[in-house]
Amino acid sequence: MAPIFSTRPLYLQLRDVLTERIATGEWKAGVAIPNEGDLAREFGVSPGTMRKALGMMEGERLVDRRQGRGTFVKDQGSEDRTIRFSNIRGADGMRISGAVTQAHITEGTANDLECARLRLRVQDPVYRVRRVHSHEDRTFMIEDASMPAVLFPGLADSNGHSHRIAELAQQHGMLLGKAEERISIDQASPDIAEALGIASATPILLLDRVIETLGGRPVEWRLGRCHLASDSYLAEMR
Amino acid sequence: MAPIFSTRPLYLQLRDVLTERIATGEWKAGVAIPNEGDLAREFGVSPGTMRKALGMMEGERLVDRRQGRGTFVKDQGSEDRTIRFSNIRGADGMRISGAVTQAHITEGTANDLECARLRLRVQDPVYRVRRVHSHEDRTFMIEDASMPAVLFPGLADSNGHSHRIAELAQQHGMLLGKAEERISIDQASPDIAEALGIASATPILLLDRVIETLGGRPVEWRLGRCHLASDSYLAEMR
DNA sequence: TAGTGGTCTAGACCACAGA
DNA sequence: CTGTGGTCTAGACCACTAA
Repeated sequence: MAPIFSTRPLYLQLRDVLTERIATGEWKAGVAIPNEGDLAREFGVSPGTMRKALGMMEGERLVDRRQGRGTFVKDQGSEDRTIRFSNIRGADGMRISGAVTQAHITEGTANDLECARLRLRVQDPVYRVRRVHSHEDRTFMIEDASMPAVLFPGLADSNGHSHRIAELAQQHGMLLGKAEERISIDQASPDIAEALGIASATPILLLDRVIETLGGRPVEWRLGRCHLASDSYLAEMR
Repeated sequence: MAPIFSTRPLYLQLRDVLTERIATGEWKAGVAIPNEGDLAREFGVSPGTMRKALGMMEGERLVDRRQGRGTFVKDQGSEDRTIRFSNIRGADGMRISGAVTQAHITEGTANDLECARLRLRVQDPVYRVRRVHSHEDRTFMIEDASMPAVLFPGLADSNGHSHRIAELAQQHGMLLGKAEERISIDQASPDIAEALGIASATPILLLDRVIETLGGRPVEWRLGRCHLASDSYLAEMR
């Protein structure tokens, strides 16, 4: 197909269109999408080009492809996806997310740190939520998270919203990309120490994490105060 | 080409052969390799298949490909590659490796932890080396590293060997793949504290890292004791 | 201008899953 | 058995680089 309207590679344009169908929910989680051939015909491209677009989406973990079965939309709100941005692992090496007891969501305006991490301007509205993570009856992390309010319209008003970023993103038609986490050592303040069941001033991990959309826009900034005990933090490098 | 001798995908077989040429030094670092068409003819495959193999090698960071220029072998021993497995960053966000003052290499037999991390059997021979990392006149990390002796024949005998794992691997015809690092909090022992210029029992990061070859064989296990100060540890998640 | 990798096409056949 | 994605082929043309 001649690049009449855009010189951008066809397979990238295709990926964007197909990704949009997932983000909007036109293609639902867990459901098979049309096969390569049909999609290629629909868009008037050759099968190989469509294949390249779908392969790229598999790399972005938007779809699963399996020989003989088909191409399936991944569930972005599932447990897997929630755990994806937690590097804390139990003694068995499995990722831990932990049950969360939620304090209510509050609304406010961005402070300096929120502006820097979420790339906002001063006074931009944000939602804030505290999450307490427990695993096997032990509280191991207290999180204070902030999200740009523009991305989550009406979040504080209504009930029934999840506090988990993966579900929130799904509900608001956003797809999560990568995250960065800065790790340092902190001392537990009295209230944090009490919540974690440790002595005040015990050294703990300070986990400063920013999650971005697939497009690179910051979605959530979170400060986690974590007492590992027998668990461990595991980073992979490639 | 009919899969007479092997049912393994052609492009994987091609990747392995081409990778071997880099590992052995037949194709030297920084030098351009033959173009797609010539390689395809040499192996009697179609250009598209050769392209897939080369694309895979680019993903494994073995080569750089640039339109209009060619395909170039990456230098596995370069500064870039050394820093690749360090997640410590300065205030400017750049990765820090730091100058290393080397204590000499010693030989020994694997202890329990070395057996577990390097997948060795008890009493298997290992080389050990302590590295002291400094950045801008500050010592920030003390490393104790262990390597399976079978992979680095004659390492303790001769001089002139590097202590950097990237260079050592290159000299011994190995290509490095991924690494995993477990992070926890430790207290500085008196000798570590003195080396790091901090008070004894100051909380520090304990960095327990295993580097593997591209094939998944453990190459180096390292225990780093790290005092961050204004630097930070940065983990990426995808 | 010549040579490179990047994109795109239009098929073929194979391996695999499920009815 | 049918339909799926996986592999492989054999070209075409384009964008970029460097001489």
